[in-house]
Amino acid sequence: MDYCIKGNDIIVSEPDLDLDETLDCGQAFRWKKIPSDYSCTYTGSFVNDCLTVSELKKGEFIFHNVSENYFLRKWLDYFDFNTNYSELKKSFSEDETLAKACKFAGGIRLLRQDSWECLISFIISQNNNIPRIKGIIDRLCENYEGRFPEPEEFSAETPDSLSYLRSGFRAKYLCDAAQRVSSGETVLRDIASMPIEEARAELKKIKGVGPKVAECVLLFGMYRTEAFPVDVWIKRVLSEYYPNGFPAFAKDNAGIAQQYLFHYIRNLQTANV
DNA sequence: CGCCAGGACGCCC
DNA sequence: GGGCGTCATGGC
Repeated sequence: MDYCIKGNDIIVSEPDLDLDETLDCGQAFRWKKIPSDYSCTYTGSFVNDCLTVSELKKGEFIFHNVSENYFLRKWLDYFDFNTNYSELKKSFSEDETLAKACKFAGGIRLLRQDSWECLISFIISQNNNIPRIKGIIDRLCENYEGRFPEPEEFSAETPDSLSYLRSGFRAKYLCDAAQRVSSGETVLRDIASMPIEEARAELKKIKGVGPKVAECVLLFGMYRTEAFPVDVWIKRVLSEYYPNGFPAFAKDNAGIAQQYLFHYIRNLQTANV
């Protein structure tokens, strides 16, 4: 990754980034593609830090109205720019299916998101589809002046007060999560550095957090790249391409590999969801 | 109408 | 321990 400053913007060169593939691939739900003169522009948030980013040309991006200091402190880390995805994909390509998946959508990166926001987002995700998950999170943030609620304020909600979310049976799970985190019963920062099995068990103490959601929180919200969420799509990949198990060589980055596979299998079978 | 979606829970055996 | 019905909501 290279960058330079141009007025109030930061120009980033990174061949291994595609905005559609990274910001709209089911790992984050608060980025919106907006009309613009650029080929592709997204606006969104990380916790409460807003950003608009456009694709200037292939592999070159404008981070709009961001100071260098702020870019280095927040967005460099968020987009995982310190990780070399070319090398990662090269190592994955030892496997035939992974090679195809990396070639199909080589601009996917694993975002380093906030653990609390991920916890809530992926509780909402259970037995749900991506457009509807986005809608629920939109309505949630709208109710908090466009930002994501902190655990403390969210813990004041009840399943009844959350009816405007139309999140169905998940509302009671959200309340339990908010109460556990705000009371300190669950300390996400501590879980992030626990041995993985211990971390899984700790997350699953929260109601509505099972194996799949725990794995998503670990991967997307705690950068535990060995975490491997298995949803209905990845189940199809595993049964179709890996009847003898997922290749062991990719174990430490199985979660990132999973993200390429997830995007690959979904876009083979559905036009656009 | 039925089926499905980045599933988990409660209950049964 | 595994199997199965149920849980809201909305798009197709």
